[in-house]
Amino acid sequence: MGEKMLPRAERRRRTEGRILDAARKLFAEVGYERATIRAIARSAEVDPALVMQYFGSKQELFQQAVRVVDADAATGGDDLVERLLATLGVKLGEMPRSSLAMMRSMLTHPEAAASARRTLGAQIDRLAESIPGEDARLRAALAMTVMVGVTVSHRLLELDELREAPPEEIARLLRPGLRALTGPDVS
Amino acid sequence: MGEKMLPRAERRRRTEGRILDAARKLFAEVGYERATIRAIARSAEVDPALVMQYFGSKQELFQQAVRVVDADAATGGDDLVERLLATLGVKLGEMPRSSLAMMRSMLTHPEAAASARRTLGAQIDRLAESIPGEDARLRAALAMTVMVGVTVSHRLLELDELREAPPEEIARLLRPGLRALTGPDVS
DNA sequence: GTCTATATTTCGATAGAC
DNA sequence: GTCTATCGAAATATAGAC
Repeated sequence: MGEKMLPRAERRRRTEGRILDAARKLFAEVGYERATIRAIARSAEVDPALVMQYFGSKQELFQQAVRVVDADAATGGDDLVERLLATLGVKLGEMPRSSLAMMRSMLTHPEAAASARRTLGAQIDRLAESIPGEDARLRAALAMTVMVGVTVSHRLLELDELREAPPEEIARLLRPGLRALTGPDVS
Repeated sequence: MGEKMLPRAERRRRTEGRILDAARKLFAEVGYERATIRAIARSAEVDPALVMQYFGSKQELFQQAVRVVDADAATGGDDLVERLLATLGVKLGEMPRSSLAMMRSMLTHPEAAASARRTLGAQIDRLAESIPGEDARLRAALAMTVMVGVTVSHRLLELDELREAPPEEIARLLRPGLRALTGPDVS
């Protein structure tokens, strides 16, 4: 075996990676139901049966593809609101495709809905710790709700008004409302 | 023909109504793809073939079911923000099922996405007229975006934190942010 | 290990009996 | 006019050849 020959484990790892990338791409674009295993396999340039061989079922493939969603958002440093604005990619023009894949299907696929509730719940928990007052959890939930709305409208519905606007402008306009939500008092 | 016998046209109208109600219910609950014609017919207590006979295709049935979405929101009177809060049913515990049916599928069904963009665009237009400044349309879009986020999280994702909170409390916490968005100036 | 072929299911849609 | 029966397409999933 020459050194150009990859170990079978390594080759398998790479093929799995290609399949997962293609899956994230298609799940994010058209959602769980319309993203067929055949199309994913075609995009990854592998045989459809291989996808089943590796992941067992479409459900399993989806779960593997949308994993790693919790790893983000932990980038501390700035204050609450700035972290929020940065987290969901309002400042950056980017978002992890695994998150988009999950969000695309969260209204119509039970598994994705459960994942969304779990992820949002965790972020609400963390956010609520930094908010004083009795209604900290509700305030945190509403702040996350705002981010959900922006992400859905911008990245999933692709509303023209949001696509054309500079991200800093969007952040600037959202900032006061988020400060009112996460701040200590309200009119 | 006794008076207890309904005219055939009237009987047909009622059957169509039952089918449309069942369609709205199922489309709102599980989305376009998973709401099968068979299940809709079962819920309406009619034969599946009858649904096809009346509406021609699943697409047509969906379009008929989610129509009438634009009729709302025109309830003038209060000021901007109060109308917004009332419109998407944050105050009321209710929302038209046709709206929920459209929103449930808007991320995964192209037709529903187009309908959502159209409806949101119209509301953004109307809202922008009452907002001064260069960035009126962006501000209007972001205000609608907030409402989308609340509706999605509350009625579709059914986040516990929002379900448990009194609607007036939610409205109270959202009000400052919406005022900042629709008001004339911002920090 | 990889792919061909197919089994199995489930849907939307149609044709024809009553 | 309403329903029974079925078609045809497309999907997931499996079995077996190579």
